[in-house]
Amino acid sequence: MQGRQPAASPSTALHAAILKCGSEVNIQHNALLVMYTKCGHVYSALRVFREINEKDYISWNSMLSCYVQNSLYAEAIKFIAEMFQGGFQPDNACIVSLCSAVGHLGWLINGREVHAYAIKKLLDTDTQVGNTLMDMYMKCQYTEYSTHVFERMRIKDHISWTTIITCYARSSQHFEALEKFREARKEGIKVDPMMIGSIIEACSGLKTSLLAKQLHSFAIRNDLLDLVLKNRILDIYGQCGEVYHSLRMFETVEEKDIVTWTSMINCYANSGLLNEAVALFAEMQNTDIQPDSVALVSILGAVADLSSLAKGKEVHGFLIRRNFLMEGATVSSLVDMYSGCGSMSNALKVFNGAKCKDVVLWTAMINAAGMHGYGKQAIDLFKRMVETGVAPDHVSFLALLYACSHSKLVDEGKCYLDMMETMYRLEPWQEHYACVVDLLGRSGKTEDAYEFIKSMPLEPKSVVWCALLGACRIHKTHELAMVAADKLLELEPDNPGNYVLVSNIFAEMGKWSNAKEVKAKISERGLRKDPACSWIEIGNNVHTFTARDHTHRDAERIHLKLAEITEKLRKEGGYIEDTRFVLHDVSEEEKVDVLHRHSERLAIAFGLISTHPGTPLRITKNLRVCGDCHEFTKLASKLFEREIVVRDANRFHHFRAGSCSCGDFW
DNA sequence: TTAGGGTTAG
Repeated sequence: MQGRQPAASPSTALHAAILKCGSEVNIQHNALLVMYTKCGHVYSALRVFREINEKDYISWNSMLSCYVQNSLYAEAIKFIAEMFQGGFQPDNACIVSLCSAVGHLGWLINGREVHAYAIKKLLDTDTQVGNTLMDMYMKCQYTEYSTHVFERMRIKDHISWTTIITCYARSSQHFEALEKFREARKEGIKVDPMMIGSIIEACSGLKTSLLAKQLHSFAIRNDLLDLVLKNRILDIYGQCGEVYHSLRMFETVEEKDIVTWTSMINCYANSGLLNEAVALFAEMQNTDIQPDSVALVSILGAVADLSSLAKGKEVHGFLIRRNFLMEGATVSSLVDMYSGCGSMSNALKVFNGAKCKDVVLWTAMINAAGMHGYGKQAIDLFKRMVETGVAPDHVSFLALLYACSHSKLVDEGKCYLDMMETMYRLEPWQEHYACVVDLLGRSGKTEDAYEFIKSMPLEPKSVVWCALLGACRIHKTHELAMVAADKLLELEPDNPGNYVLVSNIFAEMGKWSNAKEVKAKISERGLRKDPACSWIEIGNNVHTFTARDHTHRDAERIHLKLAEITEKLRKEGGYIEDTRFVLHDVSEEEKVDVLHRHSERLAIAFGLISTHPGTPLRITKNLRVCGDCHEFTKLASKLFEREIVVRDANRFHHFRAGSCSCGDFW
């Protein structure tokens, strides 16, 4: 069980000593039961329990608590029936354990039955019962019931206040959480590390590192910083984008445990510092701390984002050597990692090897097929998943719709959107609608896409307008593009990518002053856009390039190679630069020069000089690949006889012998 | 005999 101290060794000597002491028989047995509970020896505890002839409330409640403390929640609930049969009716202690079990399972219906029983027996006024009822409703995601219980409690202790603050924080009612914390302080309620932990959770939702810093100082001043709280604060700083503060916290934690390391790795990974995440994972292996499945899932995510197949295989090897179970999050992350690193064959191998396939694993594989342009295969996987009795959820439909979208399967996409609503009663999210808009729009039906948006039962959000705008750009339906652009900038004025997209459309229309005006808003609003960059893994190193990059130690050779490649493509492949993809108001000559130095071309050139002939090149780009680079890469794959796998911000392109797996639809 | 905490997956 997480957070629990390691189980102590059961002591046969202690067992004997307890039996020898002169107390009554059931007191001896109850003491034994507690000992076995703490040692995690549930079956020994059960044996002792069965031996008790005159079971009292303490015997029954101790056995129930034994199940709960050892995470056997369903067994705990089953045990209640036995308790009733034994003639004992649940008291406060029993309700408390039962609520804990129900909460962990998230079984709301049982929880309401327990609550009704507590009210009937007038046990709900007890503070501990109230606290566990609140916690139970929170875990069942019914925080409004938690609030109701809190308001009815006559005596509230610091646990009651901490629980209600957590309820608000977890249900995104951040200001209510802050208000309750203020009230608790005003009431003079004791503040402990767990209360700080609960209120600091609201900071990540509000993305306010200022408040996190205030709470951090408060905890220091009041000597409340234990390891769990330090880890929580480290994590929250990361979620607020304060990598520096996370790192400072990480460095000051002397007694770092696996959670400290994993939180720091995640902080790096979520801030895009993928190489730092991988380096930290390597550093952890030089300590006494052993990676657990959570740490491995985290690093697999970072490796997938980095597209580092070599590192991914290292982690996979590590998992096998350490006998980690190939199930749950671990196996889904492996599939996702191989897919993200461009290796569909390995993703499929891991997927096929998994004995138990849950909805997450199926979805990972559907997503992998979709991203790589195998739309029909994604649909086939979906059908197989349903046939095996696994019900699809929102995310599986999203993966399926993306797969349809990447493979231009218009009718299938519309059919699956309909299926999720009618057959599975799943209300589509904005992202599902955006997928269909993308599918209709990019296949040339921009007006249909607009009509579809108008028919949506939800108010369309930025993601939907963004899909329409992207499609309008491809098909040059500029009038409709302006409608989408206005909506997009109105709904999401702080996303620099939107201004770039809108500016590019103005540039394509030749409206250079409008293009400049829109772009200028990025700096006016104090926003920063990510520069385009591409990277390639050679051996054990990831080499990153930005456009016109001269910082690489082999820059001169790379640029010379690129010039040679371009010349060869022109002469032998008939390559002619398509300067429509350069959206700067510069001369034609300069436009050609801009194209020549796009970051993915530098990565291709470096790949060609750093690997043996015939070796596939795997390149990752943070933005979408431009049309001219797409053509360039197709020709390069043919003339240099290389398979070139490019992962852009949207999907995979497998270039072979002059053509691309996306069929020029992306 | 009884309650509340941190890192992870599609």
